[in-house]
Order: sequence, then structure tokens, then C-alpha cells
Amino acid sequence: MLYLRFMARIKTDKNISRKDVIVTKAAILFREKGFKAASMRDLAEAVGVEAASLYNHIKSKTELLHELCFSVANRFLHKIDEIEAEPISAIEKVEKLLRFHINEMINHYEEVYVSDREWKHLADPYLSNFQNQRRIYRKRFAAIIEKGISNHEIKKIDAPTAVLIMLHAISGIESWHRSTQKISAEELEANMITILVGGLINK
Amino acid sequence: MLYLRFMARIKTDKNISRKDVIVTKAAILFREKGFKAASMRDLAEAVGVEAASLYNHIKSKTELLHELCFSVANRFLHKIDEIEAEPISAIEKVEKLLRFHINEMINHYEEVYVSDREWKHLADPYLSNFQNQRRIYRKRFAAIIEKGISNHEIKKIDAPTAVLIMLHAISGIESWHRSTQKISAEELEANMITILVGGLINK
DNA sequence: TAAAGCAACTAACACGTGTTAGCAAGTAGT
DNA sequence: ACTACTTGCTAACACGTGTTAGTTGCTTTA
Repeated sequence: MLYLRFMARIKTDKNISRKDVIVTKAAILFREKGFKAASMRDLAEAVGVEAASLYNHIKSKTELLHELCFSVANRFLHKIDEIEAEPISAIEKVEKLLRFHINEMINHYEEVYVSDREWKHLADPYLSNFQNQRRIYRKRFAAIIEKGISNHEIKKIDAPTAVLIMLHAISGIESWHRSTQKISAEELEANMITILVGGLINK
Repeated sequence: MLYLRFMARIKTDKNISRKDVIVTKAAILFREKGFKAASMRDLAEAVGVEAASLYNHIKSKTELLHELCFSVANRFLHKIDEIEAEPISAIEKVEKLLRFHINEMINHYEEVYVSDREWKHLADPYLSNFQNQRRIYRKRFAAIIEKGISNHEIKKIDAPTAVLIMLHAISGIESWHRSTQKISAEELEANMITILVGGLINK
């Protein structure tokens, strides 16, 4: 039998597996449409392949979500490990952590956004696992702020509330990404630090 | 023919139409699961009725989303109309607006949350309409802040960035709602105002 | 009590979904 | 050139979706 049809292939450089290509495209799609609304056929089209072909590289749609959520979560956990160990003031730790969050949100927009908004669609045991990590992370962040309060570096406020404000404020970078007339990334970072750290400092 | 089956009815008090009951339950469901993931059969169960019966009261699933999104948007637009007209300082205007946002998020959690997160699933022309209203609202908010900057009431910052931080920070009240050991609503409001307004004020 | 209208029901349709089976076509090693 | 492996394809399934048609039951009005 003679076939002359053209068979697409997912392009890859060295060190980038075809699976990575798929995961990356998935992040873009999940951000645009939301996890539920993005179909495997949409994803296949973005990758340049038929839907069924994706399953040579991944196990399921939710696996894509796991990968995205946990890779992001791990980056933040490693960073807070690092920062906690540094011999600097509480307010400096907060600032460092904020700058990391801001830069992650600027440079790895799609993944971070998806991890933040779409984790609800994870299935157990991944779901509980993710929620746990999240809870723990926030507690550690709050502990840094508490320390700053008892040092009188930081205003007397409810630390968990402060954490919640910081984290959500940063997720607002989403709007910056979409806006037509953006200020530069550096200016954005500087402005956010000014307002957020300025709101914490005790005079 | 003799039928003895029980036919459920949606309970209503005076002034609350059956449609209102449906819309309210829809808000809860859309928040929990997301618009796409929440099915009409889920909604029917929450209301205590079969899925098809809902269509005696509503036109479509998306109509529910329209109603939610625009009722919330209108409340905010009316409020900013009101505040703009008041003869008070810029920083007082910002504080009033923030307090309104915070209270809306506390007291009408489900609707506000859905309007904030799920508007992407609106269909044109509602979609463009909503986006426009949102854009305009933010510009008006930013204009108040700009005024405060030129008055030297507020730090020299990028006003649109400040707006973005404020609005997203407030959406963090979502986490407060879900947390097990909540501080009181009054404390929450006070803390948020302290941090956010504190971050704006010029010394 | 009869008539009219509202609000529920059952049944079903058309469609889009994630995923699998089985096979063809490329690629790499000998 | 032969073989083994990877990666693509087509076809199809089972299921869940929003929604409509047609009918029965309940409530209100005359």
C-alpha cells in the first residue's frame, strides 16, 4: 500500500522532550480558557497534531494539571527554604519573597497562573496534597511576618491576612500582562514593592 | 390514570421569584466548581428539581452568568458614581471604595467571586460589554489615585498598578471565607485598610 | 367547580468530551 | 537492508453536556 500523506511531528530541540512541549502549550491553553473549557482537541491543534497522538506522551489530561501545579509549588517551596535560612531581617525576607513571586509571575506567567486558579480541578490524592503544601507555605510566610511584628519592624496586623493580601495582590500581574500599555517589568516590580512593603513597615 | 408521585416545587417567599432562587444557587455552584464544571443537573439538584424544569424560569445557562456578572458590576458602578461626587480628599475616596469592595466581598461572596473569576465564559456581546465596564471602572479608580498623587496625599506610584493591587488583594478575602479559624469581619476590614491604605499614603 | 396558566415531570436529541485500539509511518541502531 | 522502537494517524466508544418537546400535575381565578 502506498501512502503519501504528511505526518506531523512535534518539533523538539535537545533537552526539550515532546512531553515538555505539550505541557507548555497546555499551560497557555489552560490559562486562556480554563482547565475544564480547554479540550484535548484544542491542545492537539496548538501542538500541531491529532488529539489521540498526545496520549503517546502523557497519561491523561489531569496529569498535565498535576505537572503544572506541582512544578510551580516546588519552586516556591525551595525558595522559602532558602530565604528562611538567610541571616537577614524579617522585612528583608518578606521583600525577597515578594520579589521572587513577582518575577515568577512575570516570567512564568502561564504556569503560575494556572497553578493558582485551576488547582481546584485536581483529583485526590493530588488535590489534598496540593492544598496541604499551600497551607504550609502560607503558614511559613505568616511566621516570617509574625517575627517582624514581634521585632517591631512590622505594624501590628494579623499576619495571615497580610499574607493573603500579598499573594493575591501579586496575582494581579495577570492584568498587567494583558494590558495594552504596560509599564516595564522593572517599574512594575518597584511599584508593587513600594505599596506592599510600604503597607507593612512600622512607620 | 392515577398518579401519586410527589412533585417538588421551588419554595419562595414573597418578593423572591423562583428565578432568584435559581440564580442564587447558581452563584454558589459556580463558585465551588467553576462555571464550566458546574452542570445544569448539579444546579437542579441544589434547587430540588429536575434539570429540564429550570428552563421554565431561565433561558440558558449563560443567562445565569450574565445576571450574576452584571448585577455585581452595576453595584460597583453606582458606588463609584456616588463616591466621585463627594467633597472629600482623594485618600478618603480610595478608602471608602476599598471598604465597599471589602464589604461586598464579605457579604455577597459568591456573586462577587463568580463575577470576578468566571466572566471569561460570557459570550459576546456580553463579554465585550463586561470588559468595557471593567476597563472604565478601573480607569476611574486610577483617576482618583492620580489626583491624590498630584495633591501629594499619595506616594508617587503608577496608578493603574495601584488599582490592580487593591482589587486583587481584596479578592483574597476568598481565602478568608474558606479558612477554618477566621478573624472577625471587622478585624479583616481593619487589617486590609491598614495595609493597603498604609501602602499608599505619602509618609 | 370549571377553566386557565404556571411549574413540574419524563424522554430524548444532538453534540462535545476524554480516551482506547489498532495500524501506518517515520527514525535509529546493527 | 533488516529490525526494533517511537510517534503519528483514523475510527470509534462511552459518557456527560445543554436544551427542547410534550405531558401531567398543582394553584389561582372566575
